[in-house]
Amino acid sequence: MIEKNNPRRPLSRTEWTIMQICWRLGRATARQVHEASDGKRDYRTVKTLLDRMAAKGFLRIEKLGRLSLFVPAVARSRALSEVVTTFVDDVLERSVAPLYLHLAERDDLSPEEIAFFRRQLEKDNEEEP
Amino acid sequence: MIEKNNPRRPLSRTEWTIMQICWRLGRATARQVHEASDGKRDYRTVKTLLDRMAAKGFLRIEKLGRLSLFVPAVARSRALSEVVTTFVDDVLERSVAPLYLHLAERDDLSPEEIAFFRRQLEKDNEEEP
DNA sequence: GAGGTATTACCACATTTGTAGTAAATAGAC
DNA sequence: GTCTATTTACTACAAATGTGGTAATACCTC
Repeated sequence: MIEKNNPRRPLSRTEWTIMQICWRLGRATARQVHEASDGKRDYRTVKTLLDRMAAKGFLRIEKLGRLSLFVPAVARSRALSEVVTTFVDDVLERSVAPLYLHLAERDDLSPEEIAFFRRQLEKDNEEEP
Repeated sequence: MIEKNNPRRPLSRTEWTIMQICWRLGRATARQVHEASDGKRDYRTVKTLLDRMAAKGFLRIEKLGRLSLFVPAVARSRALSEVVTTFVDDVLERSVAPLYLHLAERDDLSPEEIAFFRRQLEKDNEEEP
């Protein structure tokens, strides 16, 4: 039922959260991925997601005897860079203000970072009187 | 067939691109939204999307005689701020590095901004030897 | 006021996504 | 070796999404 290697259809939101786990674990069985997850989904749901992600080309399946190990087939940095780009292009229409706004309000950034984003946002406002 | 006002289900990617048009136009008929779009979709597809977006609470329908005007029911800034937050939380797992990487490579930012993001990224690398 | 045109309203259908059931194969435990 | 648990393989199905057909309604022009 899992479709054949349709190259590079994007991951859904749920699949992204699973993919993050895969990158953290590096090489893991479906069971391990399931155990590392938030436990909100059934083991078999996670398994299906993993199979689909493999079909999408984000994971590779390594056989170890009868065991299947899921291992990332794309670098996290590369995948994230792609998804950030399409998000900024499609959803934000290339405008950085919403990002700066978000970042300016985070409480886990350094004072310089926060100050920087505030400054940029002020500049933005000046430009549109 | 369009479901009743299910409050605040998120917009899909396609719906976001339509929503951007709605914000630009401010108040428009389905026909106008369709004409302002990239023309890849049929008029009725756009109409269906608009109706669904209204059902999701992102648009309000104003009747002008027999005409339906679609008008944004949520502020662009607010909606964008929400979608940025869930994107950063769910997809990026709150890590800002992918954002900085993307921003450092944009060619439409000021030299100051680019320099800032490069600096932050270097700091990041130092911390993990 | 009859006929074409635009608009709405309602419906259909394929694909994708999220979530599992069921069955078959395999591995250990006795 | 037989039984039980794990893992895989295949299947099902509802909801969401993307796309557009059909029918009814209202308009406009002759």
